[in-house]
Amino acid sequence: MQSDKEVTIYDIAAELNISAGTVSRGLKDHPAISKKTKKKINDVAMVMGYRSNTFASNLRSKRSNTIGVIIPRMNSNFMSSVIAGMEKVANEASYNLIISQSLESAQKEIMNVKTMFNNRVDGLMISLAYDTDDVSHFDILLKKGIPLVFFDRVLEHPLCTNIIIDNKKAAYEATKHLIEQGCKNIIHITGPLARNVYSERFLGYRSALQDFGLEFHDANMMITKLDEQAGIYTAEKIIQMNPRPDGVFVANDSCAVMCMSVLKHSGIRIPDDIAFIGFNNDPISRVIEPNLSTINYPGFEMGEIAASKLIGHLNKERNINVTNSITLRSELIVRASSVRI
Amino acid sequence: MQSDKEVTIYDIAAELNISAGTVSRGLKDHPAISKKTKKKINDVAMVMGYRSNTFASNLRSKRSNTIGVIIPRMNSNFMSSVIAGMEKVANEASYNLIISQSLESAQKEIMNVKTMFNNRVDGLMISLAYDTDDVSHFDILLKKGIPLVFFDRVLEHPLCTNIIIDNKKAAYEATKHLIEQGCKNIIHITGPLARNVYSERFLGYRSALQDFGLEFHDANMMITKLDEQAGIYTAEKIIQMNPRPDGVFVANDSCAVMCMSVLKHSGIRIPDDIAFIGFNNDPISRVIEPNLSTINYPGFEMGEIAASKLIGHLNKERNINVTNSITLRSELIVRASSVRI
DNA sequence: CTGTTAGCGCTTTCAT
DNA sequence: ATGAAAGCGCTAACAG
Repeated sequence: MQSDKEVTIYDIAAELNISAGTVSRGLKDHPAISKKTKKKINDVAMVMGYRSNTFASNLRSKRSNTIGVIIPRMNSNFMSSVIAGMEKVANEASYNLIISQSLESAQKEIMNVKTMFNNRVDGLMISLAYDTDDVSHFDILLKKGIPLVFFDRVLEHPLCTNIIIDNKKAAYEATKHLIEQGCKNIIHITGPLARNVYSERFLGYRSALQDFGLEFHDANMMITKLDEQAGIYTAEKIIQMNPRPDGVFVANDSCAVMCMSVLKHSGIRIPDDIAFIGFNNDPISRVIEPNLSTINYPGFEMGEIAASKLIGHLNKERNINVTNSITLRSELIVRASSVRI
Repeated sequence: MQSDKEVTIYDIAAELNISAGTVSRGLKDHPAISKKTKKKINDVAMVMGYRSNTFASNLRSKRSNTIGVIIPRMNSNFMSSVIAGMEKVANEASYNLIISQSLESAQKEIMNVKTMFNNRVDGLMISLAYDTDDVSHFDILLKKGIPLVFFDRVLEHPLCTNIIIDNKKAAYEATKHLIEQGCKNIIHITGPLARNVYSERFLGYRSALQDFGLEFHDANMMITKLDEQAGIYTAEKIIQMNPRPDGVFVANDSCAVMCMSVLKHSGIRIPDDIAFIGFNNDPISRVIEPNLSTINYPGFEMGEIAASKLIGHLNKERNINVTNSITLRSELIVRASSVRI
């Protein structure tokens, strides 16, 4: 069990009879070092089994080369796509990603931010938890000029960039589609309206109803956690409703699918009795029978763009804070669950 | 935009007229510091907005307090459960987790290991990619006494601990169940046999066939990537088979579900024509109609145990390497997709 | 193009 | 129970 001492730049320097500074520069491909010396340095480093000490490097340079990501939960295809997109861009720019989950709790989100701060991330990307209501926990970062990018569940903040889709428009189209299929009594199952994604979708839904001469009733809104439990619960509610709705627009696919499932078991026919449309284009939407109409949400692209925007900030001076939002395109996908004509 | 200088232990020491060493100890709750001094230190630290510099700390102490995790893909309920379990245990022991995906590629896995090594993780937990065939890339870690724990997709290694389930037994029971339901011609859809999970499941499947007097044919095995594509592809194969199988045991739920879906659309009745059983107890197994029988796989628990085992190693001397494997219990879950009697 | 130098902020042994 | 002192390995300003 050989416990070989760590090789340092000094060992390399000694081996080559040059200075540690030169070795440091050579390893980083600094322009002011001759090709010849660089090659010698890298060769010797390789032979000696050198690995750079990030701690020393970070300590000295005051940068961690790490980007933090805080998401509500890593449980959907959408989120893993987002992360994959971020990882791609971050790796190409040789940043590391550290990911943590708020589990939809503001409390945990605050803890996560603190941890990220203490880990000295160079920047942070975040999608807010359900019940985050103030955002003062980000101040410690902003005060130090650490850039923040919000994606999906965002917040208008004078110092931050947002990456979003047009949720209102997408919801409008979804609702309009149901109306065009003959639905007259459409309910909307969604999440906490404090989050932009849900409030915007609500606005789109309501606006479509109005534009097509349908009335909106408060009783046709169901605010839930949008998880599987909620799918079951809302299905039971729907069964008890009188009159029953003939169309349901759900703000995410996994909840929609559970809801459909329960309704089917109780003998309700989809789409004939009730038409359904979800949101996110999760693979599960193509498993449920009939396949679920939905809104395609470009997760991977969102991840890529969030990361490249953040890295853009990082490469300019601190405190530059170009505060524009970027809106990606989403798209209605029509499947059997909503086709009645 | 105030750009306040970072507060260091020296600032706290100066404020209190004590030494930096005492501050360092006080902050870490060292036993040899009086309660009174500790309180003063912590109060002042709080007021001054001190945050410890992990780089300096790690540099000095030569530990990162970070555990690496390499998984094939973060796309299943099983994997997110594993990670959640790990996170819980790691956080409680105040370790950080850094997670990366091999995307089923040995190449990428090797890169990931290098990154982890350069990030100086204190330990590593890993589930192997499909095509990892030698494991010399772990030697750099082992040579330095950095402990390794394999979970799920493991490898017999004299220096490492494995956390697994009894895949052979689980597969045996799954197959036996199909046989008991009257299936006479059962095929098995699985992943690369180089991975223990698939080779063991194969052995269980074959052994059950033998025990119940059914013949095993090579042609009844389909080795795939077990992704959604594979589900579609194998369904098409099954449709062309003559005679058709009357039972299918698939080594994961998401592939099983896609396969069922395609078969259903081509008019094959499940379970009457073909009975199905999957593996993992993914939520999707309760969405497909008929609900998919499966094997419950304790992901969260696996994560917890892997992490606590690793942290156990970390807290003892390096190079202790207790090489026992831990086998968790899995469980057959019977649903409509396999019930024919 | 390369060398010298002075720390980055913390931990820890050895004293006292 | 506390202090003093010596670096951990690296970077970057400055000098040549």
